[in-house]
Amino acid sequence: MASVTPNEPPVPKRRVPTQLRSRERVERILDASSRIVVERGVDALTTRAVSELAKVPVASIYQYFADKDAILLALVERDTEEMDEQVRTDLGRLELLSLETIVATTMRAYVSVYHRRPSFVEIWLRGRTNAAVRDYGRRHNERTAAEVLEFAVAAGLARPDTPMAAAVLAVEIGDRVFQLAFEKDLRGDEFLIEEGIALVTSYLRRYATDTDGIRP
Amino acid sequence: MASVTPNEPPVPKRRVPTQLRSRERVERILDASSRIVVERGVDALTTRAVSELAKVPVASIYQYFADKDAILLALVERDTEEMDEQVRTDLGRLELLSLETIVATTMRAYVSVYHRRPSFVEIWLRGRTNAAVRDYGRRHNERTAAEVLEFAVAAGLARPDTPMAAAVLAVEIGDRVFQLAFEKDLRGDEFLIEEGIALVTSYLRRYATDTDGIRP
Amino acid sequence: MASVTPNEPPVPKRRVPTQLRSRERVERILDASSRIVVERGVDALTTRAVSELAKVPVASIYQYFADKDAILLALVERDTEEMDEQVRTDLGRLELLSLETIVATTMRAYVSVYHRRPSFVEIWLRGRTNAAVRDYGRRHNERTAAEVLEFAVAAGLARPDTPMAAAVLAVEIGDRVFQLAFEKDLRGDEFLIEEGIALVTSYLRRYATDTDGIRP
Amino acid sequence: MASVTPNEPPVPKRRVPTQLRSRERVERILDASSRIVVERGVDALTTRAVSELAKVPVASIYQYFADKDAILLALVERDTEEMDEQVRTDLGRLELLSLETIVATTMRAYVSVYHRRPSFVEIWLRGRTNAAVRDYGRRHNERTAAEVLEFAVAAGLARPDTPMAAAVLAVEIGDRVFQLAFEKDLRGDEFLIEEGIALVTSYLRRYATDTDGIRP
DNA sequence: AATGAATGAGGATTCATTCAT
DNA sequence: TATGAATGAATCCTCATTCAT
Repeated sequence: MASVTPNEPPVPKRRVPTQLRSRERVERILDASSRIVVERGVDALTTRAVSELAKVPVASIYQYFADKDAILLALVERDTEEMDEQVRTDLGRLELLSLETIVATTMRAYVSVYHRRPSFVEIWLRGRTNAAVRDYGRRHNERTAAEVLEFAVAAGLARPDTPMAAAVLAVEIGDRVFQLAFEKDLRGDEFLIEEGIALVTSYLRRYATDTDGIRP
Repeated sequence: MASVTPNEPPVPKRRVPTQLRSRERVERILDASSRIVVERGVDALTTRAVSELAKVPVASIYQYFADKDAILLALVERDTEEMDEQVRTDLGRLELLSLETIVATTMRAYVSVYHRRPSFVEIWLRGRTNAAVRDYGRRHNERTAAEVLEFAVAAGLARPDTPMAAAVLAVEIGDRVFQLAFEKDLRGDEFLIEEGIALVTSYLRRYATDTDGIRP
Repeated sequence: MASVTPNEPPVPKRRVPTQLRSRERVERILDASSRIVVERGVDALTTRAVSELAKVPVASIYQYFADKDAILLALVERDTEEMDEQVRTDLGRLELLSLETIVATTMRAYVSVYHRRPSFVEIWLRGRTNAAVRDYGRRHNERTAAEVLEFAVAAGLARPDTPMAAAVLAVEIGDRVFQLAFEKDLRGDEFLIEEGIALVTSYLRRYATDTDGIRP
Repeated sequence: MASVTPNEPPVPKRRVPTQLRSRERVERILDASSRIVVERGVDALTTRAVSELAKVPVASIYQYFADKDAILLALVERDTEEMDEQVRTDLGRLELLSLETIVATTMRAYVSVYHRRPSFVEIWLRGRTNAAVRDYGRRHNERTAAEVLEFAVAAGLARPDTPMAAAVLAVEIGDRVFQLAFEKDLRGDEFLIEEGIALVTSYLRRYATDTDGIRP
């Protein structure tokens, strides 16, 4: 419906190439969302809150994201990719492949990303409140489990008949260790992390081969 | 749904001693809440929903509970007590005390309560969405850890210098095993539960004495 | 969620018996809705608009009405009852029952209510935009058709085998005559009303008996 | 649905003479609108929906149509012309001109167009929701009435002093007959259509001359 | 103690339209 | 001419909580 009182022409703003602005705004939205989640929790992530902090009209958010969940998901995806990348890199650099080094390296890679990305700690470890995020998390854990298992089997460290569920359990347990270690402290409790590594390692020993360790 | 036709004056109800009514109503509220949580999830636990199912006016709920979180908390406490009781009973019946039997008995005691109390599964394992519940959960896990550790040390099975944090970690890990095992299946995934018991046991071996097992 | 800054205690208002206030507010809501519909059309009937005009918070509207459609429906029901009552009364007063007098009396009864209730003109004749209202309208027309037909058959004026659809058609046609007659003019175009009466009468002659007219 | 991943630069499209594209696109917009209205009702006719179905950017719609109402209007006009054409053709073919044949032929011409153009049924008969359409409808009915009356007077079938309003009433009544006949059934209720023809004819007899029928 | 009634605050999402390019 | 992007204004409705009685 046309309004009788026409909108005032908006104060002209500095022109910026559209393509760029768009990308920049998506970033702004994600950053704002990230901050909100870290500072006030997942439930505080409302369209309005994002809009205010990102200084982007609520309606505009819907230009970039299908709905609210999509924001959270994008946030998680962004961090998750970095996470996976870190794990891959760190594993690739290993000079001695063994159950111990693989578990330790993987888990420490996670820790380093958690340090870099506090929002990830909040969303991933503290606030897996949102169904979309939770599902994504589960799936990601499953994917990770599958990849690491394959890697370990290929390296002759894990028995080929290791049940998938065991690998998933290991990953999930690692996840919970992190949840606990980062519960109170954004830096992560060192003792718990160490224990967690030991814990996961000792569990996985059940599915290990006799191979002690190999040089890639 | 609000009605257009003004409400009829309420049919006078049989008087019941207040004290009794009160207790009964609290139970009704908790039962209703429990059903809602199980059937529709924690988010569906609205005062209105409780009011309708429990047939207690919304405003009256506030006679018994300070706020909505308090309901959830009460729910958890109710189930939690049962849980602790079960653990105590089952541990008390043990004929051979050893690391293995303590861990297995404790974890199976949990499983049996989860079977009896599906609402507990929902709240505790699936929907730890609510800050109050989450905090309560943490504290309960800490309490449980302390108790079991004390028990194990007294029995000469755990080293006296076992760090509290290790015990808590063990409990938390068990918790996550259950989260995973009950994720899809209200009966709990048997394989995961078995693995979980092994996992916790193998971890705790680090803090075990040389004692193999004792008869209480 | 509890707010940190508690609401200021509202300025105390003149106490009014609750029961009364409630009824009064429902009336206020209906009156406001009526005005909105008359002055700005059915589409302008938004919860916000009603709230503002009735000086009742939006949320409170939902105490009395299940949803927006319910308001419109209540409006229609209110007027509709009056309409039916008028028709019954006027038909009851007839001294000579004949096809002509029945049709003319019924239609004039409608006109008199339209005069009294301009909102009805708007909703009923102009804005049958809303699905709920439209359906209600259809059903009401069917009911009216059935009643009048039964009446006419009982009086020996209409043939017993008159198809229901013919009666409904007659009523609907009358309805459209009114739509047209009141289109521009809230008083109704006299010529069109007269013609409409003739039109309906001449159509119904097809189903008339030979009886000329009877005294009740 | 907005995508998180930035839009790919668009694949360059084959150039087409502007004039042609323009006409073609207007058609596409109208066809899409037509389908939307038929399948989902007038309310579902949003710029976005049209844009998606017509594969024309939302903003571009505004190149061809001043606003949303204009689309609906154009739709109606398009169908309306076909309608008028059909009436003219069918009347022109009449071998015996009489009140009966004129009314019947005209109304049946309408029916045949309704059969061909279901969108017309939806917009015209069911969804006269939109003010613009409603007004257009009224005006068209008036024009039609004038034309048919002139035709009938010229043929010596209608009295020269027949009031315009009577002719309009007849057309409007016919319109309502169709509304009713097509309410539930896209094919139209045969009984109602027959009755409607009889109804309109019997009404117009009031303004007929003594001439029985003539051969053009 | 009990409760019907009241409500402020906020929720997500959609829409028609207008720019800047 | 064409359009991606932007947005102000609205939409309906729900919720937890508080009061006046």
